[in-house]
Amino acid sequence: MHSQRGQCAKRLSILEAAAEVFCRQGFAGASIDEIASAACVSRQTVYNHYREKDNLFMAVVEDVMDRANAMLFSTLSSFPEIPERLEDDLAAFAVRLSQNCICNQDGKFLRKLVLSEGERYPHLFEGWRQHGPRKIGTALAALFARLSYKGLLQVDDFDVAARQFLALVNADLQMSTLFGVTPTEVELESAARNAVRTFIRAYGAPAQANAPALPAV
Amino acid sequence: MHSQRGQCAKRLSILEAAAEVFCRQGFAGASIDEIASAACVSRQTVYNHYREKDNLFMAVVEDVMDRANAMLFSTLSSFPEIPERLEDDLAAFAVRLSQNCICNQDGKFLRKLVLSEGERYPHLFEGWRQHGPRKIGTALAALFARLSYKGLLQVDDFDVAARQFLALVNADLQMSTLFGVTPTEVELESAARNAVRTFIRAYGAPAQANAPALPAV
DNA sequence: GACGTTTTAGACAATGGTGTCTAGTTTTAC
DNA sequence: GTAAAACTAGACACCATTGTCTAAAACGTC
Repeated sequence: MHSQRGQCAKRLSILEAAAEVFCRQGFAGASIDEIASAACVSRQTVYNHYREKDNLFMAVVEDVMDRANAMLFSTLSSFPEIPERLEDDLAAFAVRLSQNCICNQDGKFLRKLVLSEGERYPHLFEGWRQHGPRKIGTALAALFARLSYKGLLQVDDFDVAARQFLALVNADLQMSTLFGVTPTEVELESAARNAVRTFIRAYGAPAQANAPALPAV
Repeated sequence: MHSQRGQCAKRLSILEAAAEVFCRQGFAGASIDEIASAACVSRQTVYNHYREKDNLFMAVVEDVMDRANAMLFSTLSSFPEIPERLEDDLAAFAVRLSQNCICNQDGKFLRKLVLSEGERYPHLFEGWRQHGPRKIGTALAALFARLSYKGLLQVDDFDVAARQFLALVNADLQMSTLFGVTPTEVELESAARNAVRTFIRAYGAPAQANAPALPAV
């Protein structure tokens, strides 16, 4: 028998290879043989660890989601409690967000697989939605609420603003992210700058009275 | 032999059914048998019209692209030459755009198939990019240039503004479009209104001096 | 070094797909 | 009405894939 949780090297290697092959070929197009040989492992070993293809696929999705979730959490909590120069802070934050959560390998995997296999596995789609976009959305909304309360922004609907912020950041990256090309640092920064500039034009507080240094909430 | 261009009913029926099945199952997951029976046609007929599966797939993509392209053109040229109330005109335009070109069946098909099979058929992806997003982008940029010239907007970078406009319109619809659910009229209108409001806040001309009725350019 | 576990390579049946072929039927055109 | 074209249903060979099984090899641990 196999210790389900003892993440021996083979198990990880299989997960990794499976993610790559599933992402490139889709569920139906990926063959266990290809995954096994990409993982430098015999086919039988794959079947030993994950009873069947469906099972392996679910394990891969779960694994990628866990990683993406941890990354998302750490990125979201990286916004400074007391922003010094709002525009720069937001731009840097946008760069980190796209780099760590959108344009990375896991982000690509989830977008692609959820979209193409979501109809076949509805609960997969639902899980992704709850853990991915939903969580980003509420966290961003909370951030903008905080900034509005401090007088640094003038946002009326926090949820709409959150979605728009994400959409703006993605605006210049969509082509790259769709094709799977990871944009360069320069592209990321330019995209973030464009996005933040428009966002602040629309939602910036009119009086640029540099916040009267409220004590951290 | 078969008249390649004589679009007999069977041919169309096959194209239609194939689009549906390819979209639902992906290329690898779709079987000719399923397509044939969905089209109420024998398998042999499919092979008579389209020599092989690859060929059929290409024909479907081409067909959908042509339709989407025509629809895009007619929608883009529907923006009034002399806008009366910019915000309302832009909102109505955004609704038409999402309704006719993004949230419809063809839009869903293209997004899904290009994303999941784009890596296998690079020229497919390239073609879609040229005919879809690229074309929308340049057309919108031209529109914003025109509006800026008339003093109705204050846009510095037309291309960036075009991408941002599209991104904002999509912001509230992404979940629906990803899942394949066609949003209701109400949702479309609310999404358009949110998008246009933010867009005009960012790019609206400061002096709301109702354009001095320049002769149509 | 011996034992149990894990891994391997390969054979294997079962399944389901593609693409071809044939023989018979329907549709279309003249 | 008749002949050609298009279509159907089914059988078919061929191949790839899934998932099982076995016997041998590698590994780790005591």
